[in-house]
Amino acid sequence: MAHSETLADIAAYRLAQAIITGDLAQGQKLNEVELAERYGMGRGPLREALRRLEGQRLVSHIPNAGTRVIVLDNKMLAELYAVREALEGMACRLAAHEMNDTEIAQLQGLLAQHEQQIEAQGGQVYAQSEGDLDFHYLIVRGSRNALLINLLGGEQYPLLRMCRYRSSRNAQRPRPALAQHRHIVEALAARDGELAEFLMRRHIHGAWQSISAMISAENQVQERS
Amino acid sequence: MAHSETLADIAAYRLAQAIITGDLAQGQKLNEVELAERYGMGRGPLREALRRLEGQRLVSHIPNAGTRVIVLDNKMLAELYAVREALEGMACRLAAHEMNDTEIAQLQGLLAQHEQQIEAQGGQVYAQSEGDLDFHYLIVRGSRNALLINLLGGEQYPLLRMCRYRSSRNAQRPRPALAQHRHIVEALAARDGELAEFLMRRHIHGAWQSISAMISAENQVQERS
DNA sequence: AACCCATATATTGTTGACAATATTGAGTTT
DNA sequence: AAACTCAATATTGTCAACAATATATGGGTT
Repeated sequence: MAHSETLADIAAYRLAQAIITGDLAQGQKLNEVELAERYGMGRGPLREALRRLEGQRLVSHIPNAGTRVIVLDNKMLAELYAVREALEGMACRLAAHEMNDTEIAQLQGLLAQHEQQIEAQGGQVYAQSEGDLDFHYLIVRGSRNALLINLLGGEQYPLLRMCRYRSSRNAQRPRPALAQHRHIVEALAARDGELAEFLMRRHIHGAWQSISAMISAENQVQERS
Repeated sequence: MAHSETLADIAAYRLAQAIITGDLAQGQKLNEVELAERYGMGRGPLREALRRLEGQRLVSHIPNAGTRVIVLDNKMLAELYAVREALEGMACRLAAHEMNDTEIAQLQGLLAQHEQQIEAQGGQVYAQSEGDLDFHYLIVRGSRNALLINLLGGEQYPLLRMCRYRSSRNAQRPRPALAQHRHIVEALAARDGELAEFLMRRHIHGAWQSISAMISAENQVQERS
């Protein structure tokens, strides 16, 4: 390995994973001694890990009162998707000029792979969750803008993964999403940055609308019960 | 006070201030024991503060090798301004719909104040540094998007302030900037989100071009010497 | 029973010492 | 002189105990 992992790194990774998968529930209070014992380390490294997650907006901390897992309410999700739309749109525009042919071919390969999976499962849920993120992240990296890559890769995607892992909100039908992905890649291959940005923004906006509708439906069901 | 400040909070604030003002030079190695002694605390809180600054991209950390102040090179500044253009443009569009009349009046008051300062100093440098940031931040807050506010207010502005505090790169002539600010506020008052976004993006883009030209000039001077 | 206050408990904030790793420098070899 | 080795030093990573603060408990009052 390049450089050895510190205990705080390990704790941050495991905590993030636990939060994303829902192993640690939203709003749950995080007890330092309990977590430190569970991970087999002292409280020092654990606290540093918590501070890092705080920067990634996965937890919120109040002095002397403790750290809690963030709660992803409607408003926050809306804000997340709105920012994503702006940033990923920008990334897509840059990527159209910056990506090389090899990377675009890689994207096309990923798409073909997705198509196979969808057909194999008869257009069902499929590994969209992670595969889709790969697609988006590949484009983000293609922008060659380190700040953008850091913002979208390091901070916002954990929140997205957290959102997808829970509830059925992620159940976008994959076929239209795949078609949109295809169009985006076509625009990238044609080096048409403006079109690529437009398509990516519309793709994300559509995803949000789909999710938003599902949330409304869930709420109505809850109100009835 | 709402809740008492922890030592890590104090250290984070003082460190950020020292980095922004250049008291801690770019690329400088940050010695934990030395800093802890200077701030009159143990290494624990200081390390937590460093982890927070890491999330704000003010320092970079390599395990077992230490923490260093970030170096703001051309590439990084270009990326910062590109992201700012997208995010602040978006914030401006949202603010056009979300800000109330009181807030817009506040913006107009700020502008009048800036104009007075400029005239008093005969169109010289003026307190653009901080006053300008107030202007931008007021609009960002007007977007009502907490994620946007957090991204632009909590993380990127320290970097901007850091950039402005040093070198003469911030010596934009204030009069054209003020005129652009005026146009932006007019668009906000007219509730024209698209125009407001366009004007803000052009304003930031222009600022970057101005800075970029100045950097080139500095480099040429350096090459000659 | 509801409310308030004091005490007890639990949790976070902080410290100083110890362990592990990286850096430095002197001495040696080629 | 340049490069390598290995000890000496400095710095970071980690821990366990202590202090400060918040939370929970229980008894007493209205």
